[in-house]
Amino acid sequence: MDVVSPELTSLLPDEIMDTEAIEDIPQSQPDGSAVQSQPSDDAPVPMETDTPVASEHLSLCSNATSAEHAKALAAVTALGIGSGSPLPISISSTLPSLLTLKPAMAASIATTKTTDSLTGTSFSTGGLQRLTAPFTISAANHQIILNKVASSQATEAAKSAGISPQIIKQEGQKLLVTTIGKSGQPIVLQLPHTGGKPGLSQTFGDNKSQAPQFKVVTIGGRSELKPVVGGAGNQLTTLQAQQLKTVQVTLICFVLLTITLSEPHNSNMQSISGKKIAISPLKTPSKVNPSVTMGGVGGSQFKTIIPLASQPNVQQIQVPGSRFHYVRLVTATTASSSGHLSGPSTSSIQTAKPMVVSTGAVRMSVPIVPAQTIKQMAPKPLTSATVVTTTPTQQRLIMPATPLPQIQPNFTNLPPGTVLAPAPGGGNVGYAVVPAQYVTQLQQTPFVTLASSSGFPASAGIQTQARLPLNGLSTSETTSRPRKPCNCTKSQCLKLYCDCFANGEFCNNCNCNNCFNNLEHETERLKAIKTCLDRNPEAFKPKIGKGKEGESDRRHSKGCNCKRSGCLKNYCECYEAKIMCSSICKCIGCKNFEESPERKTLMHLADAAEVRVLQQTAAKTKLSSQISDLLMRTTPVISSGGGRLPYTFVTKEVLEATCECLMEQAKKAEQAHQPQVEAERMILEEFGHCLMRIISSAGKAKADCASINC
DNA sequence: GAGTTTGAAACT
DNA sequence: CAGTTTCAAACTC
Repeated sequence: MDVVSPELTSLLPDEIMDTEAIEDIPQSQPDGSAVQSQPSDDAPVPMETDTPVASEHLSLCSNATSAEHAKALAAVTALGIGSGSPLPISISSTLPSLLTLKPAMAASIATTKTTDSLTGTSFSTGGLQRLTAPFTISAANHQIILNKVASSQATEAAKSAGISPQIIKQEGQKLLVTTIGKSGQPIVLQLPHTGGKPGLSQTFGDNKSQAPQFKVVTIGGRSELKPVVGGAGNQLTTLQAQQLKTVQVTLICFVLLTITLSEPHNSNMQSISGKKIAISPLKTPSKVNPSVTMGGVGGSQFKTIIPLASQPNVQQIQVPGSRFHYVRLVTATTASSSGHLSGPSTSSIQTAKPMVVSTGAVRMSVPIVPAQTIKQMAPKPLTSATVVTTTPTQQRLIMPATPLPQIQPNFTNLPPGTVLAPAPGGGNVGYAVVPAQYVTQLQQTPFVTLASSSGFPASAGIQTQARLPLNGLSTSETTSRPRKPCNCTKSQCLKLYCDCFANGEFCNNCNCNNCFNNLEHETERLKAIKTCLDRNPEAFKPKIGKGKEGESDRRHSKGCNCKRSGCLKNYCECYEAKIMCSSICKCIGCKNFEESPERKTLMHLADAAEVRVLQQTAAKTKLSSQISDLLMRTTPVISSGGGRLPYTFVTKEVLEATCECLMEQAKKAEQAHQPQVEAERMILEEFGHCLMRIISSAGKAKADCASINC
């Protein structure tokens, strides 16, 4: 099965699995329109209110009879997943040959929509609601044509429903998708042939036949496909369920393609790699699929999911309150969802232009980039934007329903930033515990190219980015500051001595010897992790966390045990973390407490030094800048006049900068309590330096000028 | 850069 | 749980 087992779900860290905060996400926009397909060039960058494309409430209405609808609805209801929420978007299939779904299938699709909220997707499962048909899907010549052709009727219907018209209509054997794109150029997506019998209904009805296969956009979400068994009389075989999976994926693909390809401009997104869809950090509608929901740990916080464009099985998740990046393994599950996009869509996809679709509360940016381009893209630091990139060609899983073989640690205590990746050749039951940072590493290594050649072309994982406070540190601190390389020699980097290992990272650019903290030694690494967890279940949890209730300050979870350092050196973990020792510390001779004069002095000196450095740097930078600017302005004079004296360069700006340097020097002397004589000496010395710089610059300018004239 | 110091982790 | 050893980072020269 490719669903996340409840057991594993419950074992996942709360930070990941927590979906409480996202429950009250509005199902539609206040005005009732769920899909705002009208492009908005000057719309704000998707951060606050955006939700992923899939958050569009989707209902796929087949041409089934009312009775069948009722059955389907009953089936959905029986699954207990129907929320009864409105379905702002509906795909009313006027194309029986393609989308005539049996009730159970319809129900399954609806179910799938619900669970496809992995990426914050909010496909409603409120049952199959009969809506107008903003989407009209038609089978046609194994192609989907995405263009701007509008169906007036559908358009009107959509408008009346507050939904922008997006129509997939029948036209021979093509799927004509009327989009909101501006290009006006039809985008044809080639659908696989079905043995000369276009349409899916036949396929659906035939368990032995292969479901049509498409390139599938899954929004990085796991597709929790629950076979509808016993629900309202709907019985599905496993094979049927598999086919339904294909169907649902296919249909999602249609919708997403329609949406994501329809806006070839407006690239507000921070581009990381591959295709991206902005996902709102704020809200996602339900907790049916917490793994990708962008809800957060409380209030405005949200998770960041960064599936690799080149590593389609990995999603990187930033969890507020944690300085670690969680990475969730998602596995391609639907073999039948392979296929190929072809035709004009190919060129469209290679335009590398971000596509943004505003869909009510949803704003998506999907830069369509060729796979090769994706591979070449270097990872970029996280920014404030929330970016979600979808992998259009595969479904994703969080974890397999089957337990980990042999080693099955408590997932809650796995090293922070751990991904359970399928082991090579291991299908869905073998795993590699991969540090989140390895996602980045993978992107920088030839590994990444494997993904695009692994049968999942042009992946575009879902990526979200957000500036989050992580464990008291700003995101910029946590993301921009590279971990120091370790120097382990004897531990094989498989002990907590190794900072890399202790932080759940692979060694990268380290100076270690005999390192086993890498993917090549995954077995040993797993074993080591298990050993550590056996010894201390909290081994991989952050040591610095909040104190007792009511205490706002961070504190060490265990406390230090210093004896000789006075807790005022970096030997002390408390001091190193820039926190004071607490009552749980067992240190001797501690000087790292609030009123400690030693600590105050130390802090004061450190602050003063930092300020001095900053000021001096600023002053010198300014001086250099002024001189350079002056040189630029005086060069013509020099070149024409045959040379100028250095004092010519002493303009007002240079004078001011020089004075700042001198003042800084004076402050420095004062803070060091230097005698007046010494202070004067320091100032004069600095003045001399300034003069030398001016003279040097003047001379250099003259020389440069002379060389230019030559 | 080599050697020393230090305290956390690992071990007994 | 306490004492000891191992280890790698922090620090000093």
